[in-house]
Amino acid sequence: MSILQTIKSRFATALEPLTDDVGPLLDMIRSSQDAKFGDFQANCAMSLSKQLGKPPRDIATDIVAMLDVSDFCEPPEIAGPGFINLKLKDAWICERADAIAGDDRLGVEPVAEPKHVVVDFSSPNVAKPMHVGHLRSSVIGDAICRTLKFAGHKVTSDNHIGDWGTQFGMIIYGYRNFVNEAAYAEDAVGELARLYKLVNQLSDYHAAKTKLPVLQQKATQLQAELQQSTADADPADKKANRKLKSQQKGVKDTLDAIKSAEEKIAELDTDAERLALANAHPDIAKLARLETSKLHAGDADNQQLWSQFLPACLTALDRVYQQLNVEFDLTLGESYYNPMLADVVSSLKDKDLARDSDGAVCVFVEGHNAPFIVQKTDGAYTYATTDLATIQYRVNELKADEILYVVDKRQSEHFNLLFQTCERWGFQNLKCQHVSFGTVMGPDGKPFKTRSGDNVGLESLIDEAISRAGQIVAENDDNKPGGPVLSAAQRAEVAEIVGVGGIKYADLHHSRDSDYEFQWEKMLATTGDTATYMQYAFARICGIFREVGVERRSLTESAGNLMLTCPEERALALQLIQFDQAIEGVLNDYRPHVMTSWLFETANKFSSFYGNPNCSVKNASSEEIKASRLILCDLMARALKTGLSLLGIETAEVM
RNA sequence: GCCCCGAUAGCUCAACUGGAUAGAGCAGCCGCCUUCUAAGCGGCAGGUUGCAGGUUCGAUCCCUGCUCGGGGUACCA
Repeated sequence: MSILQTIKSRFATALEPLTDDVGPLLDMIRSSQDAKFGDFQANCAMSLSKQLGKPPRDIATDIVAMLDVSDFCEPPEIAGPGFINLKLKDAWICERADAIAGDDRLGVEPVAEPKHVVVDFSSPNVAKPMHVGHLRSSVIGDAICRTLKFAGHKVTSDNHIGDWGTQFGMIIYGYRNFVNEAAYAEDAVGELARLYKLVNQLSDYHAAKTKLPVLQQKATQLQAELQQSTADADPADKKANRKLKSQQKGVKDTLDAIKSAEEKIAELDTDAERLALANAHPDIAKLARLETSKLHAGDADNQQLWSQFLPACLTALDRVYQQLNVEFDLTLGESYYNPMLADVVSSLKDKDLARDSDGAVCVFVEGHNAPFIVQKTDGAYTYATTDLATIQYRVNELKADEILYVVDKRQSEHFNLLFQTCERWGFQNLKCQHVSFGTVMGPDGKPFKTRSGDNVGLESLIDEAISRAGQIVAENDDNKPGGPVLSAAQRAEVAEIVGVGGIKYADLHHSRDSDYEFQWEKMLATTGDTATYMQYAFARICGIFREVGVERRSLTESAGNLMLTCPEERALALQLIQFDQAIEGVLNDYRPHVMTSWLFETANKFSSFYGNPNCSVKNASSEEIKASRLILCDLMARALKTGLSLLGIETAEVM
């Protein structure tokens, strides 16, 4: 039983005479925010006050009188309005720490009722280069999978790739008309990416050409209206003010659209060769769409091209996943579900969930204005249909108990509709959750867009991170007191571990809901609250063992004599025996940043320990204390390594 | 128009879902390498939590109104 559970069970006994429902009160027991208040605090007395009609401090006194924790706590203290503060006995902390000292799971018991969880994450569109926006889903999803597995659940990670969308029509069109055979033979994916970009650019050019006059006219009109409203404006009239604001925004949006269209036109007008291409393919957008429809309808030539392109695209994705050390149990893309879509629609119709509306087949969900469209007017299916088919497959074939979707929060309405439709469709026992995350913003404060050209590519980000880490590794190694200790191969290995770990950590340590601003320096930082800090702490512990001449592994058998001789040791041990709370915190609402915080705090406490000469391991005042500190260090190393590994971040023994 | 979400230190973000004096990291300033890796440690400074009310023992968190910003809103995925 974990420490918190132990404390809660004692409180349950003490609280029972006072109230019928102890559950919510037990949730008010937590570790203290500030060490000076002790180790744990219970805030239940205050909330009972009203219910019992007594002053909270009196209630706290009553609770303490009933509370029996003397076997592992100092006498409880009542403070402030009625907080009950607990301080663990040192001997008890040692006992707990000794108990997990030889344990690779650090005291975390596997869950009593394992579930089968399918985690749907990453899900890039193939044949388009991945950019930093794709990082979040991959990294968060991977961390969740690892943590669920560690906790004892059965996990299936599934990369629901976009391998059936409109981009294939564009590539097919590009391949037929613009392919450079030599380049394709040399680097198929690079050439396909070029073709995608080219077709996109030419389509955008024509679209911009047609849109521009319309936009200009609209802008003139809106500006005139705005001028009129400004002239009429009554500053006291709130409604008018609001209208004015919205008009101003309308003008600004239109002007932005004009600017963007002009840029797209200018891009080609300065490039005679491209311009000629554009003029030779005036209907390129329509024709590319047609290729997609033909593909979906089973056209043999297009299907042949599709199956020729796909493996190359998957290889390109694999390269990135390999660098990121992210693995999938399944990669079932949208195309896999294509044969099931017609049945999904007819099943929805049979159950009276879906009906025709304006020529499309829709499911209407209460509370939502927009319908869930499962088949378009032209007969094509949508991603809504695919998602339903996917759920059906995951429940019927994979026997999933729960599905997690690690997807951008902007799609929350889609998932709302999906989950509600799904429940009415007959999957009442399935638990679905949209594990949403915020948008990665550009330096301009606007989201990275999937279609615009100049996003920071994921591969170049990773390469840059490794190369910068390499410089830092070399610099630090060169400056070591006794001279460099790393071989060239070791330096390269450490650079990769530090570089990739840094990128992942930079993403994971944000609360997943919030948007965050992408900054090169932050992604590549190696000081402060970064993966490097933890990795460095780990390497320093390994250094202690090297220095003292003891194998870490040899300690796992001889554990059992931990002593707390200074405050730093106590703080460290107390932190380490609460690893299970970090795991629980992550899985409670799938928030990996709970783990990053725990790791940072832990490493922080270690660094204080390490930096204090009174806590020296090598020069400990007795052999017993030295042995005790070695046990603590080993526990620390194991905690850091395990915690980081659950985030998909590696460690190095020397750096 | 309707529906969501956000606003916290100069910057980037936390705050265990209503708890004690709102915390970190960067950036800035001051100390610490003949002693286990200075990618570090110790310290200083930095705040009317967007604004105005309300709810209660207690509010960054819940309610109302306002200001600013973002997202979504019938056939893109």
